[in-house]
Amino acid sequence: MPNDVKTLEHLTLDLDRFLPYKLSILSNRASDAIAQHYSDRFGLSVPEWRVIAVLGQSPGMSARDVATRTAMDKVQVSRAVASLVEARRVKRDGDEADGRITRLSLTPRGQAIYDDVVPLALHLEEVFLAALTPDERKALDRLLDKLTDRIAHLHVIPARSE
Amino acid sequence: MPNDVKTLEHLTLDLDRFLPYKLSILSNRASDAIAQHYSDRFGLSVPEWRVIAVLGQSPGMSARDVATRTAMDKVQVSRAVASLVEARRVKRDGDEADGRITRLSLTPRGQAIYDDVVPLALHLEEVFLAALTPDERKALDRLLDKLTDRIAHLHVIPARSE
DNA sequence: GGCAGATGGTTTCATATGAAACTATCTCGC
DNA sequence: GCGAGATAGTTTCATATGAAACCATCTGCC
Repeated sequence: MPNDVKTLEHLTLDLDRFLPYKLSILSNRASDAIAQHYSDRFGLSVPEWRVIAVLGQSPGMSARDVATRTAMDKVQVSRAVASLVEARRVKRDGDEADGRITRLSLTPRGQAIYDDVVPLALHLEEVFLAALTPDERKALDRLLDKLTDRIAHLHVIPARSE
Repeated sequence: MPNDVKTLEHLTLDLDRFLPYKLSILSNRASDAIAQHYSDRFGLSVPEWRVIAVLGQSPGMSARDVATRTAMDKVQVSRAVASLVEARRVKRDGDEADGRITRLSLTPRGQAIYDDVVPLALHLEEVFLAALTPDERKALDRLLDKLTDRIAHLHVIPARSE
């Protein structure tokens, strides 16, 4: 008998070189660092901050628009909006044409938070990106866009390809 | 009076160009696509798969090692390991020198899953990366490493820098 | 008009999560 | 040796999450 301890047949996955894993670690660390700040200052949860960020940029969106835009699910959006409305940071206005929709926008109070968090977010992004030269930043941006497009076009891959 | 509608004073954050946001979207989409597969086939949760992935590469790690390696918290690891042990996919061995530690490794059953999932994971990575040329892949890898290092060295940024 | 889906949004319910408390063991200074 | 932390790991508990059911409105199509 050749060998009773299995030797060469196990393919191994080197996590440190596995792209989805690297992306996940990096992304979580970056998000956590930022979340830390706005949570400390304004008591905003991540979903709440996302809603504010989107509405600050594009007021008048419906909840569904927000969900699509941020890749959150609609339950999460519904709850984040409810709590923001409660805190008078966001207001809802009915849509004239479609009774199911509510148009969301920041109240002055919400806008004040937005105005305060945006420079902070940009500052933190700058701190991260200080590791890269301007050319590298452009390159990174382009590469991430390519990958994002790619994944978007894959939809959900069928369970098994054979 | 000049203008009663505030015009220029609101800085806006363009989410589509905000790196942490882009990373988060991309990372979540990629992870979800992969998670879908191993969840369907083996009923593995994300934390469980991470534990298996790490043990397949480096058997004999302690729970804490696994937690550090994967950026999961120790509660999550503890639970994932408990459920994997329950399913006879992972086994625990006491450490001789240190009674607090247990050494974790894959059972044959766990190894079989690992051997099955690894090619799938590599295949999916390949599908994503098909969007990039070999040079671009290297560049991306290097850029992500730089950022990850950078963030690691920031520790937790003090609440406010002034 | 009016009814069979589709769509926007909320609620319910069962599960996942993580901070904090806890147990057990180890380490170090005396 | 032995008592005061540190460290590994688990359990508790309160909160976050998301799938599925639900309600309301809208959009065809007859």
